[in-house]
Amino acid sequence: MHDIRAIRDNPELYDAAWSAKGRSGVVAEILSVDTALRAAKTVLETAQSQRNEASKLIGQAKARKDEAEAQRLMAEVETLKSTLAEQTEAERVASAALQDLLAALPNIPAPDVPEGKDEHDNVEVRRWGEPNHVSAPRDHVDLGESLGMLDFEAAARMSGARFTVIKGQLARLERALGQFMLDLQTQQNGYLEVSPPLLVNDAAAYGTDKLPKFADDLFQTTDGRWLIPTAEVPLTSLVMGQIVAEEELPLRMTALTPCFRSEAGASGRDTRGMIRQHQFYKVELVSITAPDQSDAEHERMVGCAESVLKALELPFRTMLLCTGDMGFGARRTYDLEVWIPSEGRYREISSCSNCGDFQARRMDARTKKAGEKGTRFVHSLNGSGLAVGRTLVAIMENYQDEQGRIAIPQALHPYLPGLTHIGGEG
RNA sequence: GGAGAGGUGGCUGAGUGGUCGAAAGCACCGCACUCGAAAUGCGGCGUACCUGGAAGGGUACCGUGGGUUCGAAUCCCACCCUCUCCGCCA
Repeated sequence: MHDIRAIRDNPELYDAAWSAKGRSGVVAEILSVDTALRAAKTVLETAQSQRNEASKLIGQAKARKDEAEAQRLMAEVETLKSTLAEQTEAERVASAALQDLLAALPNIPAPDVPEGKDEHDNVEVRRWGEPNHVSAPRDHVDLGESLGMLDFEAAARMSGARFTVIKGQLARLERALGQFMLDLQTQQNGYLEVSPPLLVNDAAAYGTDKLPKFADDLFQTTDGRWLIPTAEVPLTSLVMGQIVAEEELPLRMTALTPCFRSEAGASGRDTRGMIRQHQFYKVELVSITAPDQSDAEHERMVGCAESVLKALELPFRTMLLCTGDMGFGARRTYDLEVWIPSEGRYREISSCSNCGDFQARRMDARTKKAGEKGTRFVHSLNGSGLAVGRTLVAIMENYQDEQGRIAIPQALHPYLPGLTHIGGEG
């Protein structure tokens, strides 16, 4: 959600950003609706004021049994009725129009975000680890099916495309990965573990900018709730409608949850394997900060996500997304991309975004400094730390050997006692 | 799922049609008293928006959304949530 005052004050800035996203002219439209809204409001409030005044006098007249005066005043109010009705309607229409316009417009990129059209214009910030160029690497589907531990056909029979059945040691590895990531984020990086609802209402989905624009990307229950596409939704919604004392900030929260995505716009993309699924586990990181702290928190969060890949010794690079590749709610986004040997390229495994006050405005999440008057909207950040399914893919492919076995990364050994390889004798 | 009770300001809690944005207490802030503090006394103390250069003026908000009325925290309807009892259930 956008601050209408900021748009009034800096129309050129917003116009430039939205024109780049193909919405030129929308600022003029907003401003004109805003003008109409305020005009209606002024007239309406004047009429309401007159009505209130008369009503007060009616009460007084009745109290002293002056029925004639009361009747005269009631007739007077009667003449206001049409104005009241008209302006109420005008106000409602303009307000809804403004709301609809603002709710459907993406966040404004931070000034330091590189201009660009798509992922080709993203900027590599740093790189960690060396891709080990295994000769003729097998992909995770091949490996998993050979091991008898990935079964896409069984999944398709019971659920359809974009689902996976994981079995045996591989299922255990997936479970261990989730535990490992959660422990890392809570014990080393200071995040509070949360076990949130996986079904949320409209308000939570709207507040985290999944609605109204992206309803098609979500699964909805028959009673009108939404399956979470990421734990960002319930974690960030923890502050929905709240005023948090500034001394309590930043809030750092993490959760390991399933994520459900319809992948409506992705038909044909990544159809093989478990890179793009309707359901996957993810450890999510969410920070709620004071307005002036979010940039520093963003850098910290990226580091927390990177720490998982470093611990697992998976080669990756950190990308700063360009304006054209950023999501709806973000001011700035870093993607972490892990090396996938079978594809010979890096693929997204984490996305860390600073949303500024964009989500906070939508969900009315504010902060107050002790002793100071007034409140400010908090800033919200979210990032993956990491996507478990894709991490499983990365481990399978990066840790494979010539026999089709998969070595267990050192960091996971405490979570998998007695297991050094998958597909070995163990 | 059935029966009942209830949702009021940061908290507790009064308020069943008019002068109620809302008593009182607690908490908090300022001042006085004090060497300082406690206690006490006095004053202040919600949010959002519109309008105005400002001072100020105004509107809305008592779970949410409708309705009745000149006027709604108060009456009516629907929904949401909480609590108690019963049933069911991992």
